[in-house]
Amino acid sequence: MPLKVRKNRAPQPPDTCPLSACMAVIGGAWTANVVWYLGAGPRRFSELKGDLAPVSARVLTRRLRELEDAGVVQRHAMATSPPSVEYTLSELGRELLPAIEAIVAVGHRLKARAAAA
Amino acid sequence: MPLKVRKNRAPQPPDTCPLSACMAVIGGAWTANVVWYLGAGPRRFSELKGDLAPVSARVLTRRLRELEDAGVVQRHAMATSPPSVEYTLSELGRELLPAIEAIVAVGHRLKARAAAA
DNA sequence: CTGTATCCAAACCGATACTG
DNA sequence: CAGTATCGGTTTGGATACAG
Repeated sequence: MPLKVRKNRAPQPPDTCPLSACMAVIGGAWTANVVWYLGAGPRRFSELKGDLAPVSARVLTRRLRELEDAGVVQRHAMATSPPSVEYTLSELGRELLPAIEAIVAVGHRLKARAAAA
Repeated sequence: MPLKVRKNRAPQPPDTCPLSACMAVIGGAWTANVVWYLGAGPRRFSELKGDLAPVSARVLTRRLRELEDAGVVQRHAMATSPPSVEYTLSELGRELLPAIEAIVAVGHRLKARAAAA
């Protein structure tokens, strides 16, 4: 084994600027939607899974863990039977909401233009 | 050839909601940054390439084409020698700026928290 | 200068099966 | 219910070389 060299070490870009920092957090598949749904209030795992329709458990779990690591969501496991886990936005997470809403707002414009084209 | 079946037909998620519609536009690598830099005014290809430091020409071209297709940037080729091409935000593109700025704003908060952790 | 073509490694994500 | 493990296909994006 000749000690595999990593030539593409920079998967995502200007990691230090605030713009990219935030995009790194909300950029993954479904991530922005997760935050959006959590913005309406606490939500259980299976509820989120239902909200996001065809998302796989694997990806949803991954996204929630990432958001947790970023400090924007909090995970509360309840020792019930069957077990249930509730996710909520942290204070920091709620600061994402204005951005998400701004994105939704332009989204409408973009969709309108895409429909026209 | 047994007629290749596509089992993973949904690379990205809820394609119809405004949130995902917008994320699809600004979600690619560097894309948000491109819009950000164009927000300051018209910019030539090589200028953008310099702004975005280590981006490859291949990706930058791709992003600009996508943004053009989405109707958010306009491309103006000048028949000079050597040739130069100027990119500007369209009216629709400028509507992205509030969202970008909101993202930048949270980005600062996220960075602060990441630095603390 | 402004790209395009090709190649390739890495990341991403869905499907499925399985666990506590 | 709330995940985890593994697999495999897709997509992404960098490097490099080349073109108008």
